[in-house]
Amino acid sequence: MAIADKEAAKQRFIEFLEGKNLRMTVQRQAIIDAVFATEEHFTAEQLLVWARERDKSVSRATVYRSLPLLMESGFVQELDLGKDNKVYDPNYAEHPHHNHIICQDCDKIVEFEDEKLEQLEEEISKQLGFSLRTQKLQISASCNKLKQLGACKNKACS
Amino acid sequence: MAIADKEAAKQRFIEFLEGKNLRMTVQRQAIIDAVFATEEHFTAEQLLVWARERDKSVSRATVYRSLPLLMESGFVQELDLGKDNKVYDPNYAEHPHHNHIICQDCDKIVEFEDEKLEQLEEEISKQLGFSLRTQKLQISASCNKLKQLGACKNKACS
DNA sequence: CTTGCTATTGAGACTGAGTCTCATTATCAG
DNA sequence: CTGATAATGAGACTCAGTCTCAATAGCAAG
Repeated sequence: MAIADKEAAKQRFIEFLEGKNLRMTVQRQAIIDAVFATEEHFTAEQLLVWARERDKSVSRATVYRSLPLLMESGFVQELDLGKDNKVYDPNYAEHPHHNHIICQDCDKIVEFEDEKLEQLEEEISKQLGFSLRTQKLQISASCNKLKQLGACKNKACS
Repeated sequence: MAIADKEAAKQRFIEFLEGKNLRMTVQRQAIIDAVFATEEHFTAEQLLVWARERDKSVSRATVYRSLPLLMESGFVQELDLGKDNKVYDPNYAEHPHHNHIICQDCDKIVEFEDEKLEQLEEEISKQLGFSLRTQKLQISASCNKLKQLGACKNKACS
């Protein structure tokens, strides 16, 4: 993401806060800067480390308090990998909804989009009386290909 | 599930154990009986309660040790609801792979199967170098319809 | 029925992500 | 500057899930 975009995104986040009578603080600055600086998935704990690199005063509690705000404002999406802890996906409200295939053996995550799939999801949801809120679909699979390449780091793949 | 089926399923589980040089014990009996007696999703903690009703000697550790076995043998499937803790779905290896739509507001879960969807999943997975191991797909949505009916128990739905 | 091998167990200590509390501090409008 | 209140850090706390370890149970072979 270009710097100009980051500034614009940050501005949008500030407006989001203002809309809720919330304040921009140095800690929140550090946290969103950290989020905007990565393209990769991260855990809350990882975000704490990154944010602290920018401002040592950021506490664990503040990170956990900020994540719901970031999700609500669309800058971050929560992923359920079926593993121990939650993983977050920075998506800047730009690069919008992408789905994930997750290797159950080695945690490898591949993102994808598929037009037909989205249509189908929409159709099924409507049929069942739901409305798709967050476009998030996750397929659990095994990365046979990686296994063949010897690229899978998990013992179950060897 | 009819009683005869339960017996057959239990027999299959015993064979599964034997194949791995594992033993059938009274505790494991109590646990699988509890699993076979429900059609609903349950948590590990709930399963502990149910199993203890059948045999007071069942401990939390044994329940947690048995769940991987039940999953591996296909009698139970793990669901990732993005909520606090894991939920399990009894599926007896009979009523095989069904997908889930989960309401993010009220935890309502609706199961469904869809031929086209499965084909598409398979296709996408293959294209990306994965092979679908466990056919499990979960769509996060909001149960607008339930909301309209006033059937949604969550405050966010009212 | 013994013996010995090994799988299994329960109790409870432990871990680690996430939450909560509360006294202190920062922000901002006036 | 001042008052109202949002926000914070530290650390206690919760709670699902894991691990350890000494005791026990299942089973096969004598």
